[in-house]
Amino acid sequence: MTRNPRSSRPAVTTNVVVFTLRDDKLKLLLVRRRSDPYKGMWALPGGYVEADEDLDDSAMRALEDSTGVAGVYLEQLYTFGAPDRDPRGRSISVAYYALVPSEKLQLRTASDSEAIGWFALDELEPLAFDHNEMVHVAHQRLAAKLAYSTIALQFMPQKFTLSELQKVYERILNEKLDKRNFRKRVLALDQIDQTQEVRRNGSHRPARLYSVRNPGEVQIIR
Amino acid sequence: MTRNPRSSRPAVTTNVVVFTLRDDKLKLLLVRRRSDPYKGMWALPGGYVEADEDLDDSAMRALEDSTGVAGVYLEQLYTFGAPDRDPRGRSISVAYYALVPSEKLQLRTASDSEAIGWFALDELEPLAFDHNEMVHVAHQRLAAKLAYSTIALQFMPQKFTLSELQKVYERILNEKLDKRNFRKRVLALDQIDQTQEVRRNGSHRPARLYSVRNPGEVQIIR
DNA sequence: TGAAATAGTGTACGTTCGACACTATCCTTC
DNA sequence: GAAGGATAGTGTCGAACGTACACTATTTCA
Repeated sequence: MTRNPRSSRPAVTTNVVVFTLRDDKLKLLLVRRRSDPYKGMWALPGGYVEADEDLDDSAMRALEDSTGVAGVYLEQLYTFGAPDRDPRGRSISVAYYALVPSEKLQLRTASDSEAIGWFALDELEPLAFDHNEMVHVAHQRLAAKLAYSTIALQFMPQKFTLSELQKVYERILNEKLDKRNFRKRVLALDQIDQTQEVRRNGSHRPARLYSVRNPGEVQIIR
Repeated sequence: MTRNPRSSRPAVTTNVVVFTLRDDKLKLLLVRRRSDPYKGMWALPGGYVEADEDLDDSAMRALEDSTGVAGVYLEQLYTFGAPDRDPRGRSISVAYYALVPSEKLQLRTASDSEAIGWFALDELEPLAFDHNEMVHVAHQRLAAKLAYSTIALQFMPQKFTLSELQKVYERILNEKLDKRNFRKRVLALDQIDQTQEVRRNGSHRPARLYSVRNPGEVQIIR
């Protein structure tokens, strides 16, 4: 492992697949590219890793720059490094994914005169670079984690109903779940607490509000 | 995502945590460093990513250079990029892990005059760089995958006994398993076939030999 | 006050998981 | 050639868990 003159010095970037649940759909954050390559196309937020910056910090910075939110769940996903993934030259991207509660959403749109927005996962157009693949891998990982962790709770605001939580599962897994079984299961996790409040939301019975017992923590279960 | 002058151009390397089962222990492959930094210490095999080389190919090359084996299971693990992880300067390492059947073991020792060897996972000394951490993460990932995939079969030679397979699980999970329940479970996977042969191996009843139905494939189960 | 809409609740069955002990076969030794 | 030592191989039962399934409760609005 000596310095090899034939080895390249690739550009190293991070990209973040930012998920949220909005308008009853699983959506992700995209920014429009203002310069070539792929000028005008939508892409995942991201950027170059600074000289003295940890990879996690770089991803977090990309996330905060585009969403304005901090302290959300962020996890390294996979590293993409096909030699031709960037037409400008060799580039490695360490991909992350993040889960943002729908309440925290305050896009820093136009502040840096960049077009930015939320897009439904199931209506995605072709993205810049290999970003479609990143999105695909992130979605797979997220769906898998639902089965053996409490990661879905990272989507929830401080107070939420069980129906809302069920919708999170259904939108990620892309299938309907049984209401009674679902409630049994999530309550058995022992990670959400009933509050004394209810939410009145339309001409029907109000729903009890719950809160996450350990916000910020994701537990591995079973 | 324009080229940022303040961004660094880190060296990009791959490292591979090569697992095998040998002498009844879970072991991994280490090479002794011949130059600074960490000269004389043991480290994971690895090397710089070549200018036109895919990350997977780079890891595979590091693996083949050190073990001489090809066509083994190799999976990207995690990317390590702490700014100070290499005292020579900024460096990113994309870590992989590989599983090698004990039969294929033919170390290319001394051919490039490099010290190389197998070390028991539970008696590891401090390694160069952040390689202890890589080993730890790889072991965790491997243990987790036992529960929901057929990855353990990648350790097995063409013909093997169920007791040998059980030992693989026990050494990775670090716990004894019940023989009857284990056999029920792995046979229910429907991924290994009984052969007509037995292996005589000491002064006791010979063990039936089995073979992997789809070698090279790792199935996700349940 | 009735209709529409979502919230909330329990049971029964099938499957899976885990604990548990004895017989079979081969080799070695006396 | 009999006995002892060593590993291979085999089945049952109870508990826990997952899954299918339908009706009542509460609110708003017409």
